[in-house]
Amino acid sequence: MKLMMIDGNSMINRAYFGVRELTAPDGAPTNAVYGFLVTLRKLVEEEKPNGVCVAFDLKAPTFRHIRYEAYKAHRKSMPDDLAVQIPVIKEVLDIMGIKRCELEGYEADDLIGTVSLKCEEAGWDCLIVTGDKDSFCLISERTHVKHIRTKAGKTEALIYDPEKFREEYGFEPERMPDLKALMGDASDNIPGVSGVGEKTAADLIRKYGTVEKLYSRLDSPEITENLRQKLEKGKDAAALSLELATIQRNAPLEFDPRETLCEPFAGSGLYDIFKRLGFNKLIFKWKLDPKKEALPAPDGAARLEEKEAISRDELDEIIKRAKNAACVSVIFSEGQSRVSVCDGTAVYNASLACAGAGYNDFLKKLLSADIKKVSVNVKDQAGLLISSGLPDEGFVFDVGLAAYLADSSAGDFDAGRIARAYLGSSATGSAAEDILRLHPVLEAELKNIGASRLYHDIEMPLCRVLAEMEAAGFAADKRALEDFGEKLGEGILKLTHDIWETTGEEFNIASPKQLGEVLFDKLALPSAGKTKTGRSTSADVLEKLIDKHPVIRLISDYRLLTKLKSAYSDGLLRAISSDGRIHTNYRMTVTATGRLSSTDPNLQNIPVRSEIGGEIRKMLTAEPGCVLADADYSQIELRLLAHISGDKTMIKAFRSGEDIHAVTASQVFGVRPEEVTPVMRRHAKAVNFGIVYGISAFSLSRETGVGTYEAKAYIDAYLEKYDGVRDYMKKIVETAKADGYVSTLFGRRRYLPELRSSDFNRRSFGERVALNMPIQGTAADIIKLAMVNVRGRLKEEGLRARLILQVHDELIVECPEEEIERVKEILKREMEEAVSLDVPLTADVHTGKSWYDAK
DNA sequence: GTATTCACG
DNA sequence: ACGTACGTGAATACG
Repeated sequence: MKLMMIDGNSMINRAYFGVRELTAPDGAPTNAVYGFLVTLRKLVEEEKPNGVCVAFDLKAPTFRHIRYEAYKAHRKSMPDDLAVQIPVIKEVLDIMGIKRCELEGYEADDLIGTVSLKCEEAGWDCLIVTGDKDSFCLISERTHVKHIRTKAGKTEALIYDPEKFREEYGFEPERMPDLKALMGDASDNIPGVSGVGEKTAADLIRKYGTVEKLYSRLDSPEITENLRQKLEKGKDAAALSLELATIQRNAPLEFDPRETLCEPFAGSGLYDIFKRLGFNKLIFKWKLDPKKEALPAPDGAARLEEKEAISRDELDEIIKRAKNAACVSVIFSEGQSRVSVCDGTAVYNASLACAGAGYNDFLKKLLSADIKKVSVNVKDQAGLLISSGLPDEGFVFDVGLAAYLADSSAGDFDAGRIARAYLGSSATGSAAEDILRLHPVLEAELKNIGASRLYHDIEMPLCRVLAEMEAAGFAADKRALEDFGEKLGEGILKLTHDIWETTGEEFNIASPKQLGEVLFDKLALPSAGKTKTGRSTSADVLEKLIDKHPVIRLISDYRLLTKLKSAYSDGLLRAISSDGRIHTNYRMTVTATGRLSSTDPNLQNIPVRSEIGGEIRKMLTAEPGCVLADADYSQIELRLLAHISGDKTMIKAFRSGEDIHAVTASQVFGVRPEEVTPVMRRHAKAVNFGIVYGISAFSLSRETGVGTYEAKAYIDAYLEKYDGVRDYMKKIVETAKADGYVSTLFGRRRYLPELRSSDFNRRSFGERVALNMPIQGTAADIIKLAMVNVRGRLKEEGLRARLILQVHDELIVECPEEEIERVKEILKREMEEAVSLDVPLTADVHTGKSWYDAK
């Protein structure tokens, strides 16, 4: 068992300076609260302790009074707002159930010393987290110290165990107070021996062991006369300093490590206090839910009666009513331990707490296919139900998903906002009731915009497919990720020193501001591009400077390696669950085009373009006995451009199965296909991509490196040859301006108010989007349909194969080795035949033991 | 909190 | 004459 003991005051101090000014909605400062909480969570995730405890200093000292006087003096300079914030931190800790230690007359260090000793006696390990070195003397086999510090403007953490300590100091951790007794510590008002610094002091402790032994051997010939005089003069100060530097480990503290066990980040009151403090990002990141208490109905809106069902008869009555109703709304809260059901005559609440044993049985009946249910966020509900072994049948409508189809740019899609948007003043504020009433309204809206089929045949069935994919996860090779991260760490360290040496300055390379100063001021390299706040140091700027100074390449490498380590090696390791797999979270209502997005972790941006980055894919694997099948659509967006625009030349090229970029090159450059050079093909490829994004000569010239004049010539030649595309580009923008929106082939809609803007840039943006969204969005529709069909086929045929990942035009299935041939056929067929277009769709399937191998 | 940078399709 | 490709998420810096 492991306790994480946090030196509260030192960490709060760090947080105070580490976070930018932050204020709660009521104006109170919150930067330290925020920074401390973020750090605390990070620490818990990194160290995975069984228990957590935070030590605080309290006033009224007696024992180590001299040191305390200094401490108070130090505290006088403490900003007032920190005094306001510390009680808030304590309040949050209490809500989270995290143990606090504080005791009149004792400093945090004494409490940490006491607690760590009690831990050791109880057979626990103790990890002390602190920003100062005071507690280093507590280091032992069982007690380690995680020291957080700032180096060259960068925060880093280092764990000290006895071996690490000896390596750095050359003596035992218990001798730390002896060291301080000699060298002193200005910040703690420990005088030390005047004239003896860290080097001399450490040297003496290494040679003589303790202050006492040193003074008993002052006549040793190894001590110079000068030093001997200093030591004699400072003898009293040394004795006093030793006492001051010694941490007490017997504070009268009631403490049992078992009291520190807790689930720190899910406390039900956290939502409320975070809302009060304005920590909306934290609410989102920590996935905190409000207590589902009914809000008062807005004036004038009559609300249905709410009934709490407790007895079995009452629960059965709800089931009976639900079966009779055409549709009921079902809203879970507190996981699934509470549920509200509305049939249009009343809102029935049931909970595990009140209904007891009958509750589970009730849920099983409620979740069967013969009760048609309307809800919100069906994908996540299905996921929860699957994980607790309950059925997830009969969900026919998700109001959030419907509102998203109706207008994907509306923002968030929680029940409250949708009710206000679609029910207006007749919204009651009761989620169960409002959702039931939203159903027909949104159903009509979907029908009205022609998205009913998209909704019922693709989006709704996809909820369960995604829930299963999230639950399945992707197996990860933990060891390999750790080793890779370590290797990257070594590379980063070396590059850091090389960069510092080359530039003659120790600075934080990760800071664009500091880097800019070094590159553009110190080394006087030409700046090539601005950002809102200063000079850009982005990859393409560095690219231009590559021949100007040897440090540029080092910086690019540094960027690559730090990115790989922090975002992928460390990031993915953190995301590995107890089952050894990584479970991403798909979000269905985020993008403006209809694509999915992936978070916590994002598995849709795993490196592939750089050689070293691609290594990460070797660590995402199939479980033993299984293989991966990876299928990706070839050129789906260009094929859709051909189909949607109806361009004859492009359709012909795709039908004949030719290399589209080569064909484009031949068209644009007016040469015979066999005369197309690799450079021409590369440029043609850039044009093809550019067209889909709504091209401009300037951007194309940047992408290809040719002049804007030449880039314009490429585009003109392209539109000349592919005149169907040119007509389409013109038409789609006109239609979009007239209608105010664009749609995909399946009826997904995106409104484009930008098109009416008087701002040229905004309007231009709208025009590019008008062109791009139908293409990107239709591709999204198609792969979603393919996913539903693939999943259906795999189930129908009784295969154990399961979809585990989608990356926009790519699907990954994990399956037992013996199923692989069948799975390949299914994937290829269901993807290629999801829709029938004027051009064929092709999907390439590869297999392998890892994602890298299956590409 | 915003800005910058960079990973993917 | 504008200012510069579409769609994402995550890590880090910032004082």
